[in-house]
Amino acid sequence: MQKHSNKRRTTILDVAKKAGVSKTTVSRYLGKQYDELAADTRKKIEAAIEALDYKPNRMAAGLKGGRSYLIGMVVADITNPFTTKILHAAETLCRNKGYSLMVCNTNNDPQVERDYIFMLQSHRIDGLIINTTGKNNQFLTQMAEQKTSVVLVDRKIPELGFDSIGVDNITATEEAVQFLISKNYESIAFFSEPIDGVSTRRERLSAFQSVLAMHGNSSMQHVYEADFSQTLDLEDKLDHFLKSTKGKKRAIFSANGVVSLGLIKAMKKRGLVIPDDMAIIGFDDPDWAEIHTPALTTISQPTTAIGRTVIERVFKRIEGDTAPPKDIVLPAELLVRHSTI
Amino acid sequence: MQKHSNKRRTTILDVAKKAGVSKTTVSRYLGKQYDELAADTRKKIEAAIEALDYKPNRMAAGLKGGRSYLIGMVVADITNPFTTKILHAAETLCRNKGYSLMVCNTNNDPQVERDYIFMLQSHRIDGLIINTTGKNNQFLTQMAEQKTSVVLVDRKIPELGFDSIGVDNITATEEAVQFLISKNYESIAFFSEPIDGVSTRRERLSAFQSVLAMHGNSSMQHVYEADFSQTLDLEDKLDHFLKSTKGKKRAIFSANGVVSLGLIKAMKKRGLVIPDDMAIIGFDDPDWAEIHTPALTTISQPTTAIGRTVIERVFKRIEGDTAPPKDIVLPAELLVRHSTI
DNA sequence: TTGTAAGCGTTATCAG
DNA sequence: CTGATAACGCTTACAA
Repeated sequence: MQKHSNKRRTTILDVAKKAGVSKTTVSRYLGKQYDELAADTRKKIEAAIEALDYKPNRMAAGLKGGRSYLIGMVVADITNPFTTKILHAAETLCRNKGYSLMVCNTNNDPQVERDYIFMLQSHRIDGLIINTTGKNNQFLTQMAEQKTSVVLVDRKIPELGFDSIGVDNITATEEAVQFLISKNYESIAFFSEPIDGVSTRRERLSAFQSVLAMHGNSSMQHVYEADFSQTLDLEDKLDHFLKSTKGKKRAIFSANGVVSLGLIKAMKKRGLVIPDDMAIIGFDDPDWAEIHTPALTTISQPTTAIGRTVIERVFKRIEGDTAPPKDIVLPAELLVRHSTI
Repeated sequence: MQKHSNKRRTTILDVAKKAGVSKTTVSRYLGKQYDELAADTRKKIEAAIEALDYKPNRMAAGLKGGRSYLIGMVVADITNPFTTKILHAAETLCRNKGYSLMVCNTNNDPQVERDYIFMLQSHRIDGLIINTTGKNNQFLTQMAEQKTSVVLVDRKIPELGFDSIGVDNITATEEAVQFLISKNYESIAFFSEPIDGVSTRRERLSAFQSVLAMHGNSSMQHVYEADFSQTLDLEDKLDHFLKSTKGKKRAIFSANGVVSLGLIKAMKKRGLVIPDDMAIIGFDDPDWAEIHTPALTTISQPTTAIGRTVIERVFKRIEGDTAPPKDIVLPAELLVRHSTI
């Protein structure tokens, strides 16, 4: 049985009384304005806080002080290891700064994203880190106008004038596709979730296309956008690729880790052998890439660095930096393993 | 460049004026006490809110009303797919209820956990969902005394009197070990992170031991607690198992998905073939279990159900349910695949 | 059905 | 260095 005692929670006033000083003085202590406090008073306050087990009320502080110590983190898929690793890094730094993270998962649904934006606004978050669907630009702009610092992760939207952090998708994709070409693959497919204006996907696709345009004939190139909400769509598209490239040396460039997983499941189901029947190279480097048989050739994103950088940017903004928006581009790394020959 | 206009944010008073009613009336509208409102007034308020793009301030509401609409979720490893799936389910339900989730990752560090508990207390969270280290019981009790509803996930601590949600570790482990015995494995190892009082680990270990005690001779049973903070500890222990069971038909029972991953990496590094050189069966059913070669035999936990149930419990408590604590035990499922012969 | 007024627990302003 | 006192934006008796 949970007992909720109903004695009033102890407030700053209780502490003040116990320490024999005024609320104001205690508030100064809480605000770490130690230089304005006599060492002696400070000790008394410390003792009182300890004795009363006082926990300051952030809602009250926020109401008056205009700071919530809350950061919103809106992600598209919290189940994706890529997301999770960024989150992990971000979360640690937040804690060190005394901030808390409110995590929101949108499933790439613009309506859900919008609901979250409003909800976060109601909590008066100080900063917002968002992996956006790109369909709520207007609301993001509004947020920024109302004192929350917005930083984009992974996907960028230049018009918005926000800081953004991501990897160099163009270079990484070019490198991967060139690698495939150098291995004499004759038919190369690009598999992705629907591009739908998502910058990351668009960049990867266009790099894919431009490299192939330079090197091969157009029949070499196959682009598939699979709808993951329909169970069989990915498989159908894989079958299509299979049928239309009989006898060719085939490879797939997978636009992210989730797609890779789906693809591999489908291949396994069809008894396809990697890399003999079909090679695969994928963006993102999930834990299992290394233990898969054969080990997966991947493009690894510096997730920890992304997470750190993102948080650093938000805090810079929260602390008042008004420099022009930074578009931070980190390098991704091609890890050649054995799913490509 | 982020422009932060400094015009005062619009408040409930602005809405009241615009609608030609009082703050109170608007507040009633916000509190969805529609039956106390004339249809006409309600429309005027709606219009005013729309026109002014008013966003209620939860901090102010919370300060007065004693509800923060915040739920804290403290997990041990946000990078673990098991965690992430629960989180996903929990998060969705929270949104539907108008609550937000503050996610905190402890890395199983009691000090970090404590810091988070305090931080969450400062935000006056209405509910706490925690996968606890078990080393901060005193503080959890305090929280409950101060009107925060606490629910334990995965790991339980009966003395505390909180609701808890988890799977039937005993039965699931027994089933798995019996399965191994039925396949005539001669040496069976239990690999886990340090037991250290964590209920889940303790339950799995004791079920493992009791089944083997009934069936085999004591030399059949090997227990290893690996320290994952030391890179080579797991590998050393694997080598020890290997050396001490030469010529035997060997199997490993892995206590969770992270351990399984580490184990498989180590085996791969040593050129060990699963299941010929060594079988493996593991708690948790990560995405990659199915595509691994050979596909992994696992014990799958109903993560989505766990997430849903956890949230349901917290809300019940938040809404004032004072029934005795429920210890909810969900079934886990043995998925026999091919890492065991 | 609606309004008045008194807080909720802080911080900020201004004196001392 | 310290202390009154007025906000902050909302909810909730209590009235009307």
